[in-house]
Amino acid sequence: MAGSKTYYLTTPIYYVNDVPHIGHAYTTLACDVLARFMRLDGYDVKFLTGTDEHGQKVEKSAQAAGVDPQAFTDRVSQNFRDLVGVMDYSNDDFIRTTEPRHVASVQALWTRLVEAGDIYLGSYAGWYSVRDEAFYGTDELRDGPNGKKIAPTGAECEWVEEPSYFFRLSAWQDRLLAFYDANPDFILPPGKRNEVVAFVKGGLQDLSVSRTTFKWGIPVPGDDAHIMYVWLDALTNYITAVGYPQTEGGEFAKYWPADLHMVGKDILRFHAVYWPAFLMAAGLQPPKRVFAHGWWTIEGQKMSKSLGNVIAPETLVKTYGLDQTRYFLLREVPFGNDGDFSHAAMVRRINSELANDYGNLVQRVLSMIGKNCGAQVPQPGPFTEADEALLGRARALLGTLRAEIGVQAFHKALDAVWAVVGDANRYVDEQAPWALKKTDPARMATVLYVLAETIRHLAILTQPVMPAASSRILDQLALGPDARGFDRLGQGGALVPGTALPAPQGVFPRYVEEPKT
RNA sequence: GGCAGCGUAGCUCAGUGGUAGAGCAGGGGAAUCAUAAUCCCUUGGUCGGGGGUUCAAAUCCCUCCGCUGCUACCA
Repeated sequence: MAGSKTYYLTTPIYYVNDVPHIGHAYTTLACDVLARFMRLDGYDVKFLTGTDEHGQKVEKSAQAAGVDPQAFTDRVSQNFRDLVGVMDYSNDDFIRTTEPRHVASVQALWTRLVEAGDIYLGSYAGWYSVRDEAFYGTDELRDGPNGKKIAPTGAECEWVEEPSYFFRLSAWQDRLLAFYDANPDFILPPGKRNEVVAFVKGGLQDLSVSRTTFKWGIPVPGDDAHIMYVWLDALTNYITAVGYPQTEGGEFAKYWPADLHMVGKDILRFHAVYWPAFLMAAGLQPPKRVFAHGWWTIEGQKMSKSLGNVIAPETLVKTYGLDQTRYFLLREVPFGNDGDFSHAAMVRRINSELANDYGNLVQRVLSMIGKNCGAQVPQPGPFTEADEALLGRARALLGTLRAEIGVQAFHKALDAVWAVVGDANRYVDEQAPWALKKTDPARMATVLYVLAETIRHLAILTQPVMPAASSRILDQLALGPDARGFDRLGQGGALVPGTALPAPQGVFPRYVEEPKT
């Protein structure tokens, strides 16, 4: 399988100055599910995440903490590495922008861009607010006393001019538009694509890509007075991780261009405009897709430190369980849209869909097999039309999921799986194996076999979203590690009658509210 | 302001010209294998307001109201 089909996907690198919250967890979760799905489907997957560790804010935070920036980032980036364990992410690499491999990569890319004539030295001038650490456009400012300009934030601005290197972004407008046109799925969802195209059509200015006002960053080759613009630094991580500047052979040849950059909607432009332009200028291929997902609100309110409603991923996992949390985040909201997290919705999903629909289906079937079939995979007789119908729907799921996961429609993929869960529950009621037990034990065995085989399909297919629970179900079907890939779906990997099965155990407990004190 | 999108059952949403749909919530019933889980039936909407095109509009056009996103160098 290795060497044939590859899939390279990335999360953004997270800014170490932030504390990990549900939003970070969500982005990486989506990638993790995709990565697991593709691996099970036989792809050679590389799944990358990491931390963005340069910039003025980090420099200041380190200063405030009284430590040097490197020691500071060593400490805070651990928060994000810990998140990997909390959420059971299966990333293959964790990159940090302070690593030597990345510094070398960024400087190589810079040099390449200079050689290509796309970077030149100019000067950046504008109205700067020292208090806000930001430049403002003339149209944003109002006149204050003594001819001062006042920013929207109320801060006084002064005219500042500093030398800066520029990237010739303006030269790439037409080529970017041609690229979007030739690759209609480069930006998803479609609404976001339209925004980006409109933005680029509106005209592009050259981009200031160096700074001289602080030091914590990667020095510009040959001009140590400048450090590189954080986005040029940060975006390059995606090629650093596959070995850039080594582009011949190795991981770069194997994995680039990336199949997917998953990003939050707030950083779409950097990935969908600047990044392809940088890459094309360097003679490299742009990624195949950038997907911009939405944001979460909490109980209907925007997440914010001042409201005190920021949810740490650990809290969710401790309160509801890891698989439950992973399921909820991908099931509750059409992927790409904004969504709301609420306790009530979470409990509804856990109890109705996981415990009652899926968990109880597994339990009722395995329990009947345990009691009535000698705790072995039952021996089926001839299949009826109803049997074939259910098996057919279970076997058709893979095709559906490939299509939905292929466009990052996680909610639709799960919806399709639960449609079969519903079919299976209806089938149990219609076939009533508990009645067949007395009238036609052979038919009962067939019905239970069909159900066990259906559950096998469901559990194999829910592995990417709920690895632990799915694994426990597969354990209960006595399926070993080599019997859990998508290549085993369908008749080829069918359960073997007579195989001994362990005693069934519940996999999805109901969420019971703590009694009020 | 400009551009784009949205407004459909209590809630979340699907439905782009031909007798209004799903899930959840609410009501009734069946069954009893199972985590009192499951299954069946059912209440419920002048499809944001108004106007127009059409034999026929949630679906096309105009307009009004409300909401959201984008409108570059803070990440």
